[in-house]
Amino acid sequence: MADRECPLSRTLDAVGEWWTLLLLHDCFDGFTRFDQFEANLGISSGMLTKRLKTLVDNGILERRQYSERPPRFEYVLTDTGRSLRPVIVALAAWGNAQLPRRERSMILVDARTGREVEPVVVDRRTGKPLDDPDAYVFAAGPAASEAFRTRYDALAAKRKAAR
Amino acid sequence: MADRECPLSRTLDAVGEWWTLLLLHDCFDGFTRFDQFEANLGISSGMLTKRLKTLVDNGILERRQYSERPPRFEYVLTDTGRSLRPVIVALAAWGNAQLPRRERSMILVDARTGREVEPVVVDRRTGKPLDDPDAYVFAAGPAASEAFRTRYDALAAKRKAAR
DNA sequence: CAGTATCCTGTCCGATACTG
DNA sequence: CAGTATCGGACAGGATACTG
Repeated sequence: MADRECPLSRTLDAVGEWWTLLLLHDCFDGFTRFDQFEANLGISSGMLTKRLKTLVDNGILERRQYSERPPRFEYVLTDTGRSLRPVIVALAAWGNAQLPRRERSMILVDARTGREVEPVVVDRRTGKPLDDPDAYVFAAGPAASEAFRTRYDALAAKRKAAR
Repeated sequence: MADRECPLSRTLDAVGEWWTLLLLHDCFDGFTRFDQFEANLGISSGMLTKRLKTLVDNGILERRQYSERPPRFEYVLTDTGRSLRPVIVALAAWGNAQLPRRERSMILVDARTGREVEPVVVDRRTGKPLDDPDAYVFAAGPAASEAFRTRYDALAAKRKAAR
């Protein structure tokens, strides 16, 4: 839907549907089987089938047979799937911190110490948090369309003028 | 929908609909007005109205009158809205890195140097990346329900047994 | 310019029932 | 256990037309 160019759109197409992140959260906790997802989430079986399928199609989960007779399947995270975990963690942390009802029902902890962790997004090279909108800005990438490039050229010029 | 307890569910209720993140991305780039959003995104006016309303209702945008006659309004990010930016950036970066079509059309850069930035989610205290699923785990928070607590107690016991 | 109102199609999603 | 099939209601979302 809409423009497939923006990386956000593509991300949303892959994991943006309502149940998908909840489902992945279950995967991150180590669950792999249809009935586990069904019980944990309270999702209907039809929807679950559909969501699992798009996740598999997008290379985020892998469907694997773990028993011959009877035939049994499980869904395991791929590397791509695992790489999504920190992002989902950041999303949940934002919900915990910013959305009303401050009591937190789920948190992230250090597995060894049990100490609570506060996720923050930083620049890998400098380690600096990305929360300053003036310090870090979006820009047209190598494969940007003309429209995208025009937009970001204009914004850059505007910022320059503001200084 | 589903269980409102999980912070992920609440996050999704606030910003999980299809257009919402795209719309916020426009806000982060400095756009504030109805017609700008409409033109940039290609969203229908009815849907735009609806999305803006839920964003305002959730305290992420603020509707502000900037002209008396004729009456004109603009939508500006609240602090809560701005705090969502790093997370969206991380989401877009994941899409850039992991989803097919590797050519990137939009990237994040350092505004001063123009150098590309690689967003990564870390623990604020230690600065360590959260990408090791064994080092950082979810746990029941102070306000967790019995079901939640049972789940995470069981998982913790399992991890202990595995060692 | 900044929406509102209406209509239409497609999809989300739960409920229920069925299968090997 | 791991789904498939079908139903039906609610909502997403575009298109179009209208308003001050």
